Amino acid sequence: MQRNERLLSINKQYFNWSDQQVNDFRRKLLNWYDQEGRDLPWRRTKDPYKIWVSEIMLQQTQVSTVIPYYERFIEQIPTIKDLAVYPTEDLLNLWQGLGYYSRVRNMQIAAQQIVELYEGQMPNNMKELLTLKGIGPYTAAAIASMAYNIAEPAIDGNLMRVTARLFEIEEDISQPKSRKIFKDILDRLIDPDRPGDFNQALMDVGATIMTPSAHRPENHFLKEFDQSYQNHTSHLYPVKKKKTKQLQQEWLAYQIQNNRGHYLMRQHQVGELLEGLWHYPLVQLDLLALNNSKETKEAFFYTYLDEESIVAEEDAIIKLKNNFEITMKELSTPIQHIFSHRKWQVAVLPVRIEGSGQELLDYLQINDSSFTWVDPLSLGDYALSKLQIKLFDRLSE
DNA sequence: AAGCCGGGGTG
DNA sequence: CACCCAGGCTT
Repeated sequence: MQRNERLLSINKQYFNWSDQQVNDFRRKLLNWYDQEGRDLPWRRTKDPYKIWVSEIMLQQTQVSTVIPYYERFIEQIPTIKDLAVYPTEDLLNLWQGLGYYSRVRNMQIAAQQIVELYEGQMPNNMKELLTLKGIGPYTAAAIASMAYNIAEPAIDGNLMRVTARLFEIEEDISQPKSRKIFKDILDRLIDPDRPGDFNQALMDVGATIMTPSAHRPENHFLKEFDQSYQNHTSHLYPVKKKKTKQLQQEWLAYQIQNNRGHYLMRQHQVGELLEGLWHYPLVQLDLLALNNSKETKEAFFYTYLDEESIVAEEDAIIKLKNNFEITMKELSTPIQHIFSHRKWQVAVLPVRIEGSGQELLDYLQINDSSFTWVDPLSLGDYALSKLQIKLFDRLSE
């Protein structure tokens, strides 16, 4: 029993699309790609060598940087056999400025492997591709799908970000073991008729639409398939552990005050920590840093407001419909609050709004009815947590 | 699983 | 400045 529950919680089933939905997705994606896909030099060839060169260059390197290097490299070294015997010093010269120079050294070793073992012909299957120096799971899948039409998803940062948003995947993409989740889904999604185009189409989606900084989804052509778009949670995906590992959680408390000096407060609901107690609206900064960046300051509004309510945003100002403006100041120095099982770092962000704030409350209550305006003089009528009392104390310092 | 490799772009 | 980018190798 216990083990079953554990298995269930681990093997969360993200994929529940019908065959019909899968077919619709493929058709929409590839139609878009045919119309809007980027025209890149290595997309005009099926030569596995050229695709290989482009994929190695594109590792951790942006497309616009790669293009001139790619053109020059292919012109100087047009085949695998040429690469195998090219003077290493000249090789590094062709690579100069691209960085990660072991990439090109490994590529020459692999070219020599190919000449010795495969008569100079690039292997045409995943197993053999993966034996070549410098070719890992991503690059092998890219070559297999693009040059040989093998239905293998090329799972890179783009595909993980797109997939994580489509299915609201909670697994940390920085952990190698999470890869299986993405592969299981993409194995079922990939179009067996056009696997190379499918991979490149998803990469283009990740590079041009569902970009890392697109915290609020545009009205994009895959929105009907995008679970995070439907739920207004795109800014939460992909989940990626911060490099500086924190033993504690970071929160931002929004001290939102209207023109009467009343505070916007929220009663924590069933299932939340500190259930039933009233607090400044709190947002956990899983993915954002506790600093004065625009994204951090706006986190509350993207958590609780529908995107339709937000018509504009500037440095410290968010505008809602009806020209309603919200002005944010600077974060306070965080305070620490220790529970039995976790430590919170909580900073306060003072926010001023125009008027009585009824419009804001109306917007908020579309999604969450637990907000209200509270007169500081009647705070005695509300149950407050120790944390919230500390936050008030900080205010009066 | 974590550290390393490198340069450029972005907010 | 911090973070990101069509990752893979070594330890």
